[in-house]
Amino acid sequence: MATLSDVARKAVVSKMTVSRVINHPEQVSAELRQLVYNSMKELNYVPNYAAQALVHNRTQVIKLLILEEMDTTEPYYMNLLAGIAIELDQRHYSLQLVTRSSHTIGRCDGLIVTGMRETDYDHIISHLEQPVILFGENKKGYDYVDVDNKKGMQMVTEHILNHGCQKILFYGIEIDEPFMRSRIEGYEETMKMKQLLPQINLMKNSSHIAQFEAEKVLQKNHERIAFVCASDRLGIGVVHAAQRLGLNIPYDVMVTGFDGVFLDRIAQPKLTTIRQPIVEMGKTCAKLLLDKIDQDGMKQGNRIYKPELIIRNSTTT
Amino acid sequence: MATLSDVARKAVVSKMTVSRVINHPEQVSAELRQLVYNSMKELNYVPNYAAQALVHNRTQVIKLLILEEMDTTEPYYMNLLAGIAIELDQRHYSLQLVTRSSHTIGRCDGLIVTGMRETDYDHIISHLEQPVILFGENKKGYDYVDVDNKKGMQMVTEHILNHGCQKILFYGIEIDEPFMRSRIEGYEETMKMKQLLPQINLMKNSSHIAQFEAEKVLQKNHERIAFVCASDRLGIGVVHAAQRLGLNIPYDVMVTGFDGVFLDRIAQPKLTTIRQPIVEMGKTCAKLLLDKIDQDGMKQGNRIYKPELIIRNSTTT
DNA sequence: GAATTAAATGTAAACGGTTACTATTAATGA
DNA sequence: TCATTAATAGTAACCGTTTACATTTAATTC
Repeated sequence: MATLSDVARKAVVSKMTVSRVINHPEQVSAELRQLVYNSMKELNYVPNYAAQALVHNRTQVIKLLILEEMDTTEPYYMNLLAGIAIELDQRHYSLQLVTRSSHTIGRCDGLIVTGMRETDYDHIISHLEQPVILFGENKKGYDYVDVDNKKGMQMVTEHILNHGCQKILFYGIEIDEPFMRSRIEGYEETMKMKQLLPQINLMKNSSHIAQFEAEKVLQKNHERIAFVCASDRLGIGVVHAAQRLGLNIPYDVMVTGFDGVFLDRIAQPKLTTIRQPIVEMGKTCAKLLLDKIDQDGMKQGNRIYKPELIIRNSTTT
Repeated sequence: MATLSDVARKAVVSKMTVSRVINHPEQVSAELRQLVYNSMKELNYVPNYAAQALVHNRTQVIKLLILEEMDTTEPYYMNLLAGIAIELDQRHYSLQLVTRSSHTIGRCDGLIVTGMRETDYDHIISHLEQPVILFGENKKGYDYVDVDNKKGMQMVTEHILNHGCQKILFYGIEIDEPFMRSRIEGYEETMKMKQLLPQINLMKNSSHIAQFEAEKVLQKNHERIAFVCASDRLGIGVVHAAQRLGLNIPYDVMVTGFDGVFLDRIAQPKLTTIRQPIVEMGKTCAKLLLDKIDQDGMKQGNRIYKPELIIRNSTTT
C-alpha cells in the first residue's frame, strides 16, 4: 500500500505538499497540485486511517448501544444498524455494537443509543464523555432522532374514525418510555376530541398475548370494533384472534399496527400501519453524530420524522 | 485518556516495561510487573488501538460484503450482521458494511462475503488481497461457513413422507447458486430413493409469487399434497394460497419453509422449517476470519452447521 | 576469579500521517 | 528602491505503540 511519502517521492515534492493537496488544495500551486494528483492516481493512494486517527486522537469508531432487554436482533434494530452502517462507511468510520451484556463500552468517538430504560440515563448515558445521539427516544438536553409518535397515533385513529368505526381500543406495550406515552396520548386526545371513551390496554409486546387478550374481548363483543396497536406484533396477534373466531377483517374488526418494518407485509390480511423510515433515520443519526464530533460536541438539535400512514386491507377493502 | 507513558511515569519505569507487562508479562520481574499493574489500574489505562493498528499495519476493521441485489435489510443478513458484530467487539475489531452499491472496498484487515453471484468470484473476490471467509456459500479453495443445505432438505422431505404424504412439490428460488442446488438435490434424491417423481418449480423469492403459483396448483389438485419450499417466504405464500382456497393445513396441504429467521414464527399456522443458527454462524465467521488474520492468511477450513428441523403446525397437529 | 551466558530493563527509531513553524520567492506599496 | 506582506514549499516534531538493539545486572561455567 502506497503511503504519503511514496506519493511525495514520485511527484518529487515533500510529504507536506501531498498532505496539503489532500486537505487544503487551494494552498498549493496548480502545477504541483496536478503532479501530486497524477502521482496519487498512479500509486492508487488511499490514506491510512489509523495514522490519521492517531494524530487526531480519534478512533474512527462509533458505537451503537442497544439497551433493549429482549431481542437485539429484531428487524427494528437491524434496520437501524444497517442505516447507520451505510452512512458511516462513506465517512470512513466503522461501527461497533454494544449490548447491555457487554461489560465495558471502551474507546470510541461517539455513540448512538437506543432501547433505554428511564434509569439508564443516570446509570450509563450521563457518564459518557463522547457525543451521543439518542434514537427513538426524546429526552430534554439530548440530541435525538425520533418519529412523531403522537402524530402517528392520531393519524391512525382518525383513519379508523373516518371509516365509520367508533368503538376503538388501544393496545399498547407496558413500558414507561416516552415513545409509548406519546402513542397513548395521540390516541387518547383524538378520542376525547370526538367525545369518545378511550380504552387503553397495556401488555407485553408479544403477538400471543395480544391474541389472547383480543379473543376475550371479541367473544363478548357484538358491534363493529377496531384495535389500534402500538406495534405490528400486537396488531398481528389481534389479526390472529379475529381469524380464529371467524370474524371478517375489516368488516367486523379493524386492526392497525405501528412500525412498518417487514412484519406487516407478511401478515395476512396485510396490516394498516404507521411506517417509520428506520433505515433513513439511522442514516440521519449517523450524520448528526459525525457532525457533532466534527464540531466538538456542539448541540445539533433534533430530527423528528413524520410518520407515514400505510393503509392496507386490515382497515379497508 | 492515559497513555503508556503516563503509566510508565507513575510506575517509574520505561514505556517498554509497561508494553512488556501487557504483551509478554513473563519477561518482567514480578516486582515491576505488580507496580505496572497498579499504575494501569489507577490510571484506568486502555490501549490506543489506532496506535497499535499503525505499527502493525492493521486497520482493526473488517468488512461485511453483502452482494445480494435485493433487500440488504432482510432479517437473514441482519442476524448475520449482529452475530459478527458481537464477536468482533470482543476482539477490538470494528465492522463496516459494504454493499454492491458502494463504489470501493477500501482498507480493511479481512472480509466476510455473502450473497454472491457466480461471476462475483472473478470480478470481485479474486482481486481481494485480504483474508476472506464466505458465508452461506461453498466454493472450493475458500474458507466458508455454511449450513448443510442438502441434509436440511432431506430432513424436511423425509419428515413429510413419514407423515403420510407422497405428493410433494418443491418450490425453489430461481438463482444459480450452490446453496440452491444443494437444496434441490436434497429433495430430489430423497424422492428418487422412494421411487417418487420429483417436481421442481423455481420462481422469484416472493411470497406473492409463491401464493399465485400454489393457487393454480391447488385449484386442480384433489389429493393430499405437500409443498417443501426453499425459503420461509415461499412457504408463507403457499400458506396464504391454501387459506384463500379454504383448504385445511396440515390435513389437505402441508407446507414447509427454510431459514427459520423470525418470519416463520409470525405466519399462522406456524411454519415447519429448517432453522439455520445464523447469529451463531455469524460469530463463527468472525472468529475464523480473525484467526486467519492472526495466522497470516492461513487456510482455516470450513464449518458446516447441521440444520435443525423445527416441526410446527403447518405439517402436523 | 575472569569469561560466558542469561535475564531484566532501557533507548531509539520506526509506523503514516498532521501541526506548527521556518524558509524561499514573488508581489505590493510608500 | 527598500521594506512589508502574501503565497508557496519545506523541515522537524509529535501522536501512542511496537520492534530491534543496547545496556546493565546477576547467574553460571571452567
